[in-house]
Amino acid sequence: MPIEEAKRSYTSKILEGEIQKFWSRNQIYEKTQKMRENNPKYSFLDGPPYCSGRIHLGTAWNKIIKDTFLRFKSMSGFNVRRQAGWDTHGLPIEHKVEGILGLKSKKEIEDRIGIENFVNKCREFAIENQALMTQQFKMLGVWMDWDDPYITFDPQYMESCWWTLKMAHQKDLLVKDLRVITWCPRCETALALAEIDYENKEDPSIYVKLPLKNQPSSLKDPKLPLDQEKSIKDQSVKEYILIWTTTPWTLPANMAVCVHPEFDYAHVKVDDEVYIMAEALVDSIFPDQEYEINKVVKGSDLEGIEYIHPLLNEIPVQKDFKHMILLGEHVTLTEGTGCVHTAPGHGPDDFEIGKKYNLPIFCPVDEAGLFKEEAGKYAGEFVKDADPYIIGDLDAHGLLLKSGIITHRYGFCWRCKTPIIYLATEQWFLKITAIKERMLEELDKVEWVPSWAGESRFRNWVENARDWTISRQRYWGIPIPIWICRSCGEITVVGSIKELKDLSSSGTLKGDFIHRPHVDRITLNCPCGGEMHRTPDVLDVWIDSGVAGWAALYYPQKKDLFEEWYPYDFITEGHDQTRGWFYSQLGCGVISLNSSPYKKVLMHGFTLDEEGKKMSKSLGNVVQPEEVVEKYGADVLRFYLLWGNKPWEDLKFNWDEIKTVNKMFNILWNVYVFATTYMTIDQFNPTLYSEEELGLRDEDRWITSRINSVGAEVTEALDSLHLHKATRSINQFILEDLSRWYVRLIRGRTWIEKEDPDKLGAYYTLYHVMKQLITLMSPISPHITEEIYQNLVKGVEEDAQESIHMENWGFNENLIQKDLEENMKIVRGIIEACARARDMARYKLRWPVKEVIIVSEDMKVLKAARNLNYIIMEQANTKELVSSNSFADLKIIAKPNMKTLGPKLRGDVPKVAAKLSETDGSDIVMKLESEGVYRLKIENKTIELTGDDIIFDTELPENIVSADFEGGSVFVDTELTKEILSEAMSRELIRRIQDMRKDLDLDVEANIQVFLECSTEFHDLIKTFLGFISHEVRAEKFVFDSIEGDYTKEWDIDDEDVKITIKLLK
RNA sequence: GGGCCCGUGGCUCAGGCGGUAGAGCGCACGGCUGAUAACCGUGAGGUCCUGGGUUCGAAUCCCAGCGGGCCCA
Repeated sequence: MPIEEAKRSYTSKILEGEIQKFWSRNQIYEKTQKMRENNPKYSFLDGPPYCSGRIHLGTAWNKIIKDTFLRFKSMSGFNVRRQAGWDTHGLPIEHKVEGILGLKSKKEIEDRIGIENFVNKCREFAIENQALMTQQFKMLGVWMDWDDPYITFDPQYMESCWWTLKMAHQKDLLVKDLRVITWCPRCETALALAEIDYENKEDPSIYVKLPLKNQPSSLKDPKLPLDQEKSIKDQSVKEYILIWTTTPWTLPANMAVCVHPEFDYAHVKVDDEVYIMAEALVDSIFPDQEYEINKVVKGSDLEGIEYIHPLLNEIPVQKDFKHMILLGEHVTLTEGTGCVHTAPGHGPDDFEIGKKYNLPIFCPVDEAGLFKEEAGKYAGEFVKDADPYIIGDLDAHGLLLKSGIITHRYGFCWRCKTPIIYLATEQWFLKITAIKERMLEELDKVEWVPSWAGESRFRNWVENARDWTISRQRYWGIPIPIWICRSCGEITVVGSIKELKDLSSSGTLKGDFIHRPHVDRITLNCPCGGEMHRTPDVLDVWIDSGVAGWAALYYPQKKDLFEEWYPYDFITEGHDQTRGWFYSQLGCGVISLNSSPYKKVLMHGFTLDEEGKKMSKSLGNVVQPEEVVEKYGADVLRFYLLWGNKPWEDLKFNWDEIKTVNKMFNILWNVYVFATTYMTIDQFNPTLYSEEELGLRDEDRWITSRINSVGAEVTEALDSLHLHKATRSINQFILEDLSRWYVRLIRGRTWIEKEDPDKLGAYYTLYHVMKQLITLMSPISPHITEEIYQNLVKGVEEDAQESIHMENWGFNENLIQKDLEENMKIVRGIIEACARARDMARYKLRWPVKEVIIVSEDMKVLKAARNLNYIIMEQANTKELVSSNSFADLKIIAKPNMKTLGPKLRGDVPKVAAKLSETDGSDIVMKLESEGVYRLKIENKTIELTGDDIIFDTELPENIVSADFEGGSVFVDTELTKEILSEAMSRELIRRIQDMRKDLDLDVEANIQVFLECSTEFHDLIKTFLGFISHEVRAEKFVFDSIEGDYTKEWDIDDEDVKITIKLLK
């Protein structure tokens, strides 16, 4: 099947649909993978998107980066592993399903529909979403193993996860501990730091006075003068320690107040009360009030002072505890009073202090965030709702100094957006703090793009890592494989299904016993004779994806895949994954295999809206990938996403830029239409010719050199993941080199009839350049390049690959001629300068000029002009071309310098001026140079003029216009001779006739007959060019006396009335 | 408070191993017409965030600050 004429316009939507059908019908992806299966391996691990049901622009970008890079690697000869992955467990899906089923709490899940139904529903939901999202990714042209992905709920996958936990246990990194952790009261579960979103929130901001137990402490100070001591006593001054909090609901659990041992604390007297607080903050608390600082002490001096809990009446339990001032290094002076309310049950720092001083970890709040019985008056109240009552009670006791509202950053549950609280609970932890050093060592071995992503940002995160809370009190997740003996407390961590079966005391296991609730029913026999029950929690979902490295390969149950592919050469995700997947993988990797699962990471940016804001449903600024694909196609979207900016920076999505990219695709398509139009007419087949017999021109060698240079640039750019450089290089080539220059240069050659080697040389070059261009573009824009390949290349090359994506990547360094590229660049500059000069003289490009003179002192310029002179002559449309290092015809005009001559010559000045003006300036210059003076005679007088007395000016001869280019100037002679006018008019006539051919929508090859009505002068002018005109417009005959035909139009050509009639010839 | 990134014409962004500031879009004007629902040329438009420093010379390197984003506390 020979090359066919391409469709006139680029319709991405239809084209891409057909290409995708072609790929799936012919299993192109599978074949592409197969043909390289014995090649060197390149392993990639897909960061599993969460099965939420919809991809967004960021997910699209992510997959497009992956797809482009992996297509490039594949074409470069690698056997690429590109299994897709799916993240399926966890709260997001649980929430969706709760919504669908109308459930509001954990209790309802357990009582109303049961865990089994709930879990099944979650699985169904995940599977549906996976299918939906797969379609969306396919629509973008993303090639992955869609039919054989890894899915986190797959029992084999979960087994690998269990093994990881077992490894953690063996290394003593799995611990259960009472700690204060972040907690979502709505989901009633622990949350990891990675599961918390921070947003601004309004909270109460209250200053509370805690009365000291032994009043007043100042009286004991021996340094105080006696009279002052007396006066204080007389005024019965009361003394308090002043604290600040934004969480009044934590006051019921207050056990202590912390001060910094090094800070200065003041006893501030306001009216008849004294407050202890940090000296540095006094002004900020009492900006408008009169106060007196009685004395200042170090924080360490305050240790052990007892105070009275402010809500003793409301919370009777508090009467059993002793409350005092303690020391803590965590106290800061940035806000508050420098005296920190401490509730060990409600804050991590508080908890640490509590442990240090052996305080009771009092936590009167249950898992749903409701106060328990110990909370006395507040029992049953939701913590946040109790704030106003607590504030009211404090006020009633006269212990509220100030109260207001503050807006600050606060953590929210990543899924349900409930404000998180801190609770002391028993949870399972991975002791990351114990392996941090190993993680940092491994991190350093990874290649990061950009380098600061790892060296600074990620390193900083890991350095600050705390132990990882991995237990979740939920249902849809990987059950924690820990069984605990009810008799002796012994624990067993199960590492595989087989192990579970072997250890199980409850008979044969069938069905999905690896998920809840089935797994909960399995008991094991403890060596002590007791019965072991599973700890009821499931795992943090970040563990699910953290183990993907080996779980996707089913290691250690299966070994072969693992040995082949692990560890991974490459992963890429957004910068949010610093605290997410980059981290969870590194942690899990060090725990399981003592190494990082990945060797190279590209950290990419976020997609933002046009104003640089995050896209979010509430702002209504979300751009769906489908919307862009619908309007402009996946290739345009792909190209844009890799073109807009550096991959690691955030991308401000911009519709105008999409349009710009679309324009480039249209131009590429136009070049393709141009190529196929002529190749089809001539039934061109590049395989029938060799370069030698075609005699290629310089411009052919130039464009060939250019596309190979672009090949080198694109290779380097893709290899280093500087994807924007690849797209920009391609964009530049298509617009500047191919469309605006090469096609323009060869246009004349395509118009030659028959088997002309010159024409075929242009076809041949265009063919190979196009083929190479689409190959280089194919990883970025897989559809349009496949379309062109199927017609252009498959049309003529019998042994061509079935698909462009099976082609090998490459370019030919030997075809790059930098000097030729340089020369062409100079020549383009010259031709553009000619156009500028003509433009200034309002002299049309269509009219030839007599002569162009190129002037430059740069040998490189002159050489380039000489080497490529025929290109200049043609494009500048000139009859003669001269190049020189100076412009000889420049008229030099000499004028008297009035400043020096005026006083010297007085009345003779006009005579000298007249004499100078009629003398050739260049003679004067020569005289001055040879003799140092110029003598002139006026009326018997000889006057000597020095160089200072004469001002030289230059003037262009008539008809000459000039313009500068980088490295020189051009001088264009626009004198209109009879011959030139003849040719100009002939070209004007051709343009009109071509225009009319187009009006008639004539086939390019159609022959016509032309009838002309015009003046005899006009006839005379064009007479000598009739042969040329006939050839250009494919006219068999020119008739001047009669009119008959199909289409007549009257024209005004340079003030001549010309009536043209065209007759079609069959 | 800490870490990282970003700050270049009206807009989107290149450049960034130091040497007279670039592109595209938009705007204005002119031109072209057999790949043209296209395209080409010209023009206007810049304290390269601010201030110091290094240097003969800084958009580029260093320091401090301001503004924005992300992450953490």
